[in-house]
Amino acid sequence: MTDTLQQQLIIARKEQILAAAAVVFAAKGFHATTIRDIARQAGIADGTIYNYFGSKTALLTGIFEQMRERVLRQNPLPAPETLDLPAFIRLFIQQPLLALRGDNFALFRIILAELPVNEELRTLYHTQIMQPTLHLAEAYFTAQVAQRGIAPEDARLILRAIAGMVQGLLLQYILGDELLTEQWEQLPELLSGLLLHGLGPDPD
Amino acid sequence: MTDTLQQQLIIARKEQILAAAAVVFAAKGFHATTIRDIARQAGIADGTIYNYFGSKTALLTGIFEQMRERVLRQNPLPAPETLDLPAFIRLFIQQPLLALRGDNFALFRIILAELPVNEELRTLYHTQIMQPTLHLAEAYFTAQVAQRGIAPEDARLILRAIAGMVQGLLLQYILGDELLTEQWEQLPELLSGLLLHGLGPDPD
Amino acid sequence: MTDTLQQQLIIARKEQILAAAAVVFAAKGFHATTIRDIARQAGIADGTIYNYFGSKTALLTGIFEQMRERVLRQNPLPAPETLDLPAFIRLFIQQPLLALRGDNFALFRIILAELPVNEELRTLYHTQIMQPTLHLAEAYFTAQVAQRGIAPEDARLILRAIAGMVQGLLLQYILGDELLTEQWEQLPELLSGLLLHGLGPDPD
Amino acid sequence: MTDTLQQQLIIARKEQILAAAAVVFAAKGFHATTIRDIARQAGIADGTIYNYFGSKTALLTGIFEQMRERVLRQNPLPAPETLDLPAFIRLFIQQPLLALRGDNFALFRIILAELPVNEELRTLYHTQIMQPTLHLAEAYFTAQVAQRGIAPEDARLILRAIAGMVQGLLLQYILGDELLTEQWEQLPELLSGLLLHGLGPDPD
DNA sequence: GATGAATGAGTTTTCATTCAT
DNA sequence: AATGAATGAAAACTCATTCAT
Repeated sequence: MTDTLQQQLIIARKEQILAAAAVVFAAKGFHATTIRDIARQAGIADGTIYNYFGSKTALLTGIFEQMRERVLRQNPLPAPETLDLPAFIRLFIQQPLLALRGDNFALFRIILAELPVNEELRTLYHTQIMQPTLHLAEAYFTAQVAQRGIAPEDARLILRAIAGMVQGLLLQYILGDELLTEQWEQLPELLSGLLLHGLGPDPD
Repeated sequence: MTDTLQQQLIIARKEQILAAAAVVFAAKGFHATTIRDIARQAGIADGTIYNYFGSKTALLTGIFEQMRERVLRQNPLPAPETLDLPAFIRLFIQQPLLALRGDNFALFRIILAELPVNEELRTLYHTQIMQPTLHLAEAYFTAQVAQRGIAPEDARLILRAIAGMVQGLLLQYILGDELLTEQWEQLPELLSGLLLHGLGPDPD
Repeated sequence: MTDTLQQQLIIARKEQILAAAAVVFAAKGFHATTIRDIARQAGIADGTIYNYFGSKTALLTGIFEQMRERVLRQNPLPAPETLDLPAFIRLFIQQPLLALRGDNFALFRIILAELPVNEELRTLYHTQIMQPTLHLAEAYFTAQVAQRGIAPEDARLILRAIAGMVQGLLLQYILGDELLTEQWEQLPELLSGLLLHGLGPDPD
Repeated sequence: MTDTLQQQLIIARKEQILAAAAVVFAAKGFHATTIRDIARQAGIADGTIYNYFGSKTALLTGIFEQMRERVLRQNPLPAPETLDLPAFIRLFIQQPLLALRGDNFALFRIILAELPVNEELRTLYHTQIMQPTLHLAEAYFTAQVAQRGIAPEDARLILRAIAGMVQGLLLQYILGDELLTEQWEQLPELLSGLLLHGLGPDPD
């Protein structure tokens, strides 16, 4: 029992620190943030942070893990088999667009900024997010679109294009595109229509 | 005349420095690169850099500008009126995908990493790249797809989705997706087909 | 009784801590050792150490005292009067050379490193080791060598030279001299011979 | 020429820094000295030190090298062949005893304190000081004492004992022995006599 | 204009010590 | 008495920027 209490205290302190780090990282960016900033924000001493995290970088990966867990817990993926293709696509688009609402946008920005430059984080993102997601989706997706005459090779590329479309829209959102800010809610519906039917037949 | 010669020397020196900076930034990332690294690479003294650029950050924006000019010069945008919609879309996709091949991928990575964090760079990207591109394309695109029964509001969102798709694919490429590395050349054709016709009719 | 038991517990705990400290100091050196290292080695909490010793430095002096007592207990000095000069010299040399064998070499190294820099330890060494040793030896030694025509002033210097010889050999041993490592056992015999008879008469 | 001037400036600056470091090291010891202390003492900025020395430890080895060079320059070793054995011994003892007079005593203390604990410095001391000295002396010494009926093996040990005697006396001097401080000048004469003739014949 | 030595603020990280439980 | 989390001072080292030559 005591043991469990201890561990809960440790977890709570870790979360306190990560929360503080997230706030400051979001406001100033990873590199511009100092350990002191985070300690002040958390209301603790500088050294205390190192009782819970080995380095400044560990705070970043800690935030990443936390975000991943939170997203997965809030939006559990349904088995693709229970969906038809349109529903699958709408979900595939909707999920990340909505998962990052709220605080998570700020965190996504931080992580995005480090991804191109931080090897460890990149690997984490690749193995924890992209690979599982793509792997899960590929099996179902290639089978479905095969019925519509699309080769598996192409299907896998298209899946990446769809994932990319979502990521690219997030990027533009972060960069401050006003139209997207206004119309964000419309996107899932609009995009799944576009992907299913295209821009439509030649008018002639 | 002397004045012109002077100015040419200045421009040449600036380019020499930017080229060196690009090399080192690409290899080590922006933050991990020191002014000394760049000076060594350029074969000049540290202080000389400050005769031509006000700060380390100015080197980054300088590279950004240079890259933009180079891309525009190499791939001048044709007047959209001369293209039909399929050709337009293929071009709209192809342009950035190909423009960043070669060294520019590395630079794009650097800039991408700074974008979420660097206000100045973000504004530059927004006003110099995204806004002009979207503005130019919107007029033509909304008109074209209107003929296919798509509302202008939706058309503008779709244009961002297409741009986003391209950016997202670049991001995944940077993050090391193997399939994309192999099949990069197929993308323009495949994606324009997808966007024009969708995934195809329901098989039933 | 309880009081005595209490005190025995305290002494036992102190010895436990000192033993742990000695192990870690010997392995890593004084400055490179952390209180946590010692606590881990002793299987206790960091804070507990401070219930028994006032500071990290106090651990060092504690070890010093312990070592001194142990050496004295193991090798009680016989009354010089019971020895003739050759036996006295052999003993005077032998004692420190052998006393430090084993773990104590490592501790001697640590203490030696702190001696030049640590005032408190230096005083301790001077008053607890050198002064008593020299004082005890001087009375006997000056009287003995007076019979051989050596002035008391010179005798006292010579005594220091002999003590120095031993210390210097220990130093060289610590510094890694291979010959000494191999022939360590020969030293007492060889040196007492040298001191008594010198290098021998001029061959001519 | 300009090149030479540059290099002279660099050498001068290095010496300035080493001199400052020696002063502060001698006063406070190596570990208790901060880079800031040294910078203040030298009248320069902290960072400047790192333009000339890679680390704090490099300052220590720098001092060591400087001391070695200075000692060698001031007391060039004569070829042993030009000396008879008594002269050789007196010189062998005298040299280090006198070389360390003055500032060098303080430096020797610093180095002595680090020797047992600092691998790099220990190697330096071994290869630069002890090995060459012993090597040079051994050839001559073993040959000489062979004529007096001493085996080469023993001769080599005796040589170390003599060197040790000197080092041990230095150690006692550093530890504050008062008699040695007063009578320091007598030592070479007294010790060479002792070594050559021993304590004298048994009075009976 | 070019140089590169000097600067010193700023950063992460460590660790002896304290003290509430 | 034992604990070990919290503390925060301290320290080595880096590097963008300046400026005298």
